[in-house]
Amino acid sequence: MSRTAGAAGAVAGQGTGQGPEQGAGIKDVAREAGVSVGTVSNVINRPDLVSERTRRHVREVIDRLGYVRSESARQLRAGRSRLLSLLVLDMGNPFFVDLARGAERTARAAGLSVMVCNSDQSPAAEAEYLSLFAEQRVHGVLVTPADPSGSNLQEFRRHGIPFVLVDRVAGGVGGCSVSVDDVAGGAMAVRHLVSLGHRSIAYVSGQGHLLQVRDRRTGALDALAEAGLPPDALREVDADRLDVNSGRDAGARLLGMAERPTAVFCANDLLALGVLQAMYAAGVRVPEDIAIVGYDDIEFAAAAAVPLTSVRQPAATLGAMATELLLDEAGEQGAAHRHQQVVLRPELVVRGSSQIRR
Amino acid sequence: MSRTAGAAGAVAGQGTGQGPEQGAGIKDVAREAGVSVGTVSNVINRPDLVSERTRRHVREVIDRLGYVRSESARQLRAGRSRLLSLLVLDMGNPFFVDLARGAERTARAAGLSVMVCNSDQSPAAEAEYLSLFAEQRVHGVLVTPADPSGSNLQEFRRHGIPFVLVDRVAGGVGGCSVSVDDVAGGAMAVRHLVSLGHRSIAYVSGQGHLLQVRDRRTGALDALAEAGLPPDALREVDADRLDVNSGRDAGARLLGMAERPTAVFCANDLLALGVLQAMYAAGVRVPEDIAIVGYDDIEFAAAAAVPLTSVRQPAATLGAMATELLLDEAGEQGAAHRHQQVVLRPELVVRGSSQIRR
DNA sequence: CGAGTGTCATGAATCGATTCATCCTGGACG
DNA sequence: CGTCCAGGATGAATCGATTCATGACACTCG
Repeated sequence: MSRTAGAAGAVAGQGTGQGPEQGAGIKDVAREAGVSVGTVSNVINRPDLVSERTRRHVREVIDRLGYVRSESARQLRAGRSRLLSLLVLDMGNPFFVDLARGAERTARAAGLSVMVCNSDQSPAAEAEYLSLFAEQRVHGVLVTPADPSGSNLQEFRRHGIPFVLVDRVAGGVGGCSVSVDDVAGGAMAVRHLVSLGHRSIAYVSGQGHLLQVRDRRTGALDALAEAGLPPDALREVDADRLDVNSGRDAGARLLGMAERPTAVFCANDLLALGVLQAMYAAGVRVPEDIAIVGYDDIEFAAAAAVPLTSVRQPAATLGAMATELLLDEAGEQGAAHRHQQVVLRPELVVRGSSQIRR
Repeated sequence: MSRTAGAAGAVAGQGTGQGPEQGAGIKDVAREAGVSVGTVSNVINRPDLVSERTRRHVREVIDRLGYVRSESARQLRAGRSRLLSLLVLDMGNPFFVDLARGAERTARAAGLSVMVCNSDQSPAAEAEYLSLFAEQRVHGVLVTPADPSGSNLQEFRRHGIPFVLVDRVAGGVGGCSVSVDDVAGGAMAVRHLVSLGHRSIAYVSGQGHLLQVRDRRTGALDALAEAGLPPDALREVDADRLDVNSGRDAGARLLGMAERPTAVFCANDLLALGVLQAMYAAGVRVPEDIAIVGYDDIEFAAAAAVPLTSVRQPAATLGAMATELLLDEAGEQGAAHRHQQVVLRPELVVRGSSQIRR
């Protein structure tokens, strides 16, 4: 793009030509140190088998040559990589970012790295990623399934790579899972709204094929039934995706409804934030004119125009526990591993969007 | 180690004896199909070199055995992996999530996968990740440096793996970079505030070692100078980290200041959202009592209590362009590659947090 | 009929580290 | 002095796919 770039390129060319800069192998180290490759390998992996003298000498040579062992070669021998994969539904959702953080911390403590991927709620993308993981001979997979049928995972099972379902109970698929009780969460939200006197509540959701979305609705209906209200007290509003923009659209639609509900329960906080914006833009007061409850309790929920009442999920814990289960299954004593379905409880966090400040 | 281990071993032995469930190799395919391994490889990688008949037959066997080629073996031969690494400062910041999305799209179009990692603004973590990438013989690295000295990258250069700086101009380090003009962005923000009549402006920032933070301040000072205001019209408020919580703390401190500034410019939107919350909690009106301008224009900026005026950065474009440069440098004709420093321009988005609605 | 041409398939060498059976050496001990 | 042993070092085999020089075969043309 500029002349300066040219000069830089020339410099780079010289660099590669001159020295054997790129990639000293274990053989180079062995030769340079006057020992066998086996010894070099031992220095790195089982230092106690090598004499103090040799160890120090080889280490010195390694540093001097800038030797870095090749993971691919190790992997090839070991049969599997030192990577964990985490496949989430939406990286734009802070809930999954927190989840990833929890997983990463735990994995790194065990000497593994994490590769985070995004299925964007598409079963096709999910399938593609899963086969990528199989090619990589990944150590294990944490996955929030996008495919309700579970056939992607069924297929994946053939490869013998352990996986743990996250934010979803392992039902037909079998195996380990760590999830949060979405039915209970949905019930909490709606029970709260009912206790505030609301009798007509909208459920804003989308991506109906996601179990989380369906379970939260189920919980909502349970809560209504509990209160002796008919199921049609819950009015469905569909959003395209589970993000802020779709929430805004849904909010607009909500405003146009005849006999507008007095409260809104959203399948996640992104939707809720969108709905909130729509209300704000239309001059509808929250919570006086309409109450809003979200789901996930992402960090931004508390920072919203009106702080958002939300159902908190222990995202980081979810990621960490799932990783632990995965490591157990993938470990030496993997044979002794028993599959577990861990279900955590969510927690309702009441803020200004549902309750009038006094 | 224990009796059970022995038993487990036996089971495993049976397993391998019975069904080739786990991991059919290319050799198995070759044997089963009655061809050589070379032919199988050709079927996969250069189908045009194989006759229609054989091709079809081998494909059928591959499907039947559920053969998946081993990436590690390919990598070993190829010398480098098909993974791009992206090392960002903070995955909790939606700006970087957008950036990652842009990078991923471009990379996948080129048949590469992206591994996103989080240095959390720690030079030590950065160094650790970089050496991980070297071990992985990664195809290339996109990095938002956490280390101001650039010595981590200087060290990394030895490995001969191409890298591109993102959101940062390649200065001393050399090489490609794609960044946004932070000085210009800072100037835009403050120019805007000055034009609204503000004469005392706080700059809320933290992590002073980050160039982005410093550049934005420089721009702010430029704008003040432009307007004939003294540098001390900019009042520094330090936050620990660049997140919402730190912003809330900084906001509290701001409230305690003698001769409180009439406007706040924050180094990023997370801080701004935190400051906004602090004001809201203290009953200080925005923008009437104090104006706020953020930076990044993340999605949540528009959803805030008072929609946030912010300096928008083309995050996804940043990621995509950086990936393109990286692919060019890592490509066949890498020798012909000229290093480039691309600098994009940010854009001021004015919303309610700075300007009184009329 | 022999030479030439083009299409397919082959299989050994290779990438770089790990592992394990083997070998060496110096010292202890009977 | 011979034997045994333990601590160290060795180097060949191995993991699984790619690549390329070589070979087999069919077919055409002079």
